[in-house]
Amino acid sequence: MSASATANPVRPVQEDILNAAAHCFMDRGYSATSIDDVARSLGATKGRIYHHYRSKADLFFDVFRHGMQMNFDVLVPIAESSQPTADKLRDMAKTHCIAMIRTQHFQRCVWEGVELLQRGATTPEQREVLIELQAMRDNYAEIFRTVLEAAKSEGLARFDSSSIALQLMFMSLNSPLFWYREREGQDASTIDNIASQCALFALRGLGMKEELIADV
Amino acid sequence: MSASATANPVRPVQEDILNAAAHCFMDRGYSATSIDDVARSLGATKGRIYHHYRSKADLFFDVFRHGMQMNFDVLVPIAESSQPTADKLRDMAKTHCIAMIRTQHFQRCVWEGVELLQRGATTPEQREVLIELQAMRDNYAEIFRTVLEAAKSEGLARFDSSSIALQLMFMSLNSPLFWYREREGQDASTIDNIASQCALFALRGLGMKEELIADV
DNA sequence: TTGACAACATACCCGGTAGTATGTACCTCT
DNA sequence: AGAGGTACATACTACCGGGTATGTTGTCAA
Repeated sequence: MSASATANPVRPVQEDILNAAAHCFMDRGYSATSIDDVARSLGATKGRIYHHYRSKADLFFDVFRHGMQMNFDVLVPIAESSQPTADKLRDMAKTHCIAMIRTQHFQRCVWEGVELLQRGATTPEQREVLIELQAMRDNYAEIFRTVLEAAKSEGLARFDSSSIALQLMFMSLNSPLFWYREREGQDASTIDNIASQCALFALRGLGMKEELIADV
Repeated sequence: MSASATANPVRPVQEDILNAAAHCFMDRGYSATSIDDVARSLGATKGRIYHHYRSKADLFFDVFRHGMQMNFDVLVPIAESSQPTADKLRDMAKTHCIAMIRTQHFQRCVWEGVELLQRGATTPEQREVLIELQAMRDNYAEIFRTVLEAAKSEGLARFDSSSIALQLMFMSLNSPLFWYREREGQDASTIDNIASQCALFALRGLGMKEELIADV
């Protein structure tokens, strides 16, 4: 109440813009998407977007941040739980994969954002934002790396380079981003089934024994 | 000799353009890459490129085709060999992965090309080209699918959906496209080592038994 | 040597897009 | 009720980039 005026209606508007932007960016890619595209999919005009975001890049970065935040929200509780390592890793893998499917449009932006980071950035102002986003993504991967190396030291998994193992695991769990499409008859169990196959593949790939991943 | 005039010097020029284009498209993505970018990296101007290609899309398509052709060239001999299924699949997986690393810039274009196909295409003329390229890519995947299903029916591999298994395998083997970078002290053995780890991960993920993939 | 053509470079056009400047309706607080 | 601010829409500018039209140079064949 005593906070900034009109604090209540602001958030849903931002959410709408973020959702529309995420969909457009997923459909056409960052540089092929125009602000007018996003506005049109909102039934609005540029003014609406530029009232809330200073630039196309800022909008994209916020989609990135939003997507990553959603990942943290579902993963951290599992990572901080006191399960055995094998159970924890299994749980994290499948949960991550389900999140990829459920928030596909945001996660595709995260993916493309990582590529944009590797390429040349834009203004120095945005550099700082990029560094922050990069750190966010790194921290997320670090959660998995910790559990991965715990699993390895406990003899639960077998791999050579943990960096490569981490990349391979993410590629497997993220793979629905690139071939999954929403259809009509798809309910929660359909998504669950896909995530199970991906997680099973990833955990097998990491060299985990069958009895540890049987019911993923 | 009696073929089209100046058949000899034409090819190197095209190769140069394709190489430069592949590098630019990898570095900045298709739509963020301008023809001037490609020309500049050649030390030339637009005229040179538009003399050989009618449009930016045509150039990109040719990079795609070139990349796929290189894949066929190395894979088909293995696929047509009379090895046992396990050996053949192992060999194909690693060979494919090495090809991804060696011709990374072309393969990144193939990857982005697949995404462009899924999105809206451009002119109807280019539609036909796209269909041809799509078929090329599908045929390539089909080679793997055949061996994959043979492996499954022989009890060498375990997976549910063969389509998903195929996707997951490709994601693993293609993963160096997104994190591998050329450095100084990298020789053939370095690449071979990376490809081994990726192939091992993929074959494990497909549920192959350890004794079949020990020396990948 | 000269015409024809290949292989470019140069100069230009024009549509699309990021970003801005301005107008306007509505809402809130005093 | 009126002043100020929010939340947009409208109208405009500036520039970039795809594509084209035209000029220039070398080469080869007759």
